[in-house]
Amino acid sequence: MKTMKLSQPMIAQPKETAIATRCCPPLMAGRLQPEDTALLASIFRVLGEPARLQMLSLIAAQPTKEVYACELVETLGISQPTVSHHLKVLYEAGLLTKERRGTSIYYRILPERLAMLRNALS
Amino acid sequence: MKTMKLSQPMIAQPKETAIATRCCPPLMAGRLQPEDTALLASIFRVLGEPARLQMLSLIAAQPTKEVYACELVETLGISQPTVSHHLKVLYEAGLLTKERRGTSIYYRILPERLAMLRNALS
DNA sequence: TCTTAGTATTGATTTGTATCAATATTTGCA
DNA sequence: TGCAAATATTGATACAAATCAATACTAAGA
Repeated sequence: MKTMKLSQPMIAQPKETAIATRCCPPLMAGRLQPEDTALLASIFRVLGEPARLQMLSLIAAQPTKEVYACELVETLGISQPTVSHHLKVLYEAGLLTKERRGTSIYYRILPERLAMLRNALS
Repeated sequence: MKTMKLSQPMIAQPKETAIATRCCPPLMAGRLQPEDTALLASIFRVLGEPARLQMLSLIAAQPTKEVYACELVETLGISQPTVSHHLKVLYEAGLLTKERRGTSIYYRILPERLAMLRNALS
């Protein structure tokens, strides 16, 4: 089974978020096209990792709705390279945005992407 | 990272489907509990496989909303053992129900489980 | 330009899992 | 009971990915 390699983020930053939402017909609406299937599966696989779900919920739990990588290292007890890796995966799946401020990079959840997944599951 | 081993299906068949729906608070509502995280991740990981998404959409595309394994083997061009494996994974994740009729086993989608996932993504 | 904080990459290791051939199991029927 | 159809399991193999130590890169400030 081939894996989607995403060296480029799937969505442009920070403007075009529309594509993050309208993509893939609902799973239950009929038969999926191979392209849609591959895209959907690649995103679900990203969510299929406990550490990444923890990261998302931890971002959502922040009053500011954002974190920078160091916070995750401290809170989750995962090494810095691993956190960096997971953040990259989440970003390339279009689930996070990132923004540099000084030496820190702040990540936020892209709600449109979650909406797309909800739509796919309907 | 430990994997959830589910030798027993997560939900009783065929009556109790309530648990398939009400489980896990929304991802965005705050910080996930470790249990919820593991359960959610295990289900997303199941969906993170193109072949399995194809199966779900193919079931949904049937007028009867059900298939038996042989149909999937013919349609998807995957070997019978592999189809059997994926069906088992989907079943144990609570995404499918199964019902024996003669020598065939018919699989149907459990919509409550999808609803649970949509809720988790909100 | 040197140092430091924050982040990313590389390389190696380990674990997980998709896949199939071969075989076993289960069910219905003659 | 014997056979055939449908499904499940076993064992082996290949590949994807999670993890971390070590190292490199980037930006800000002295």
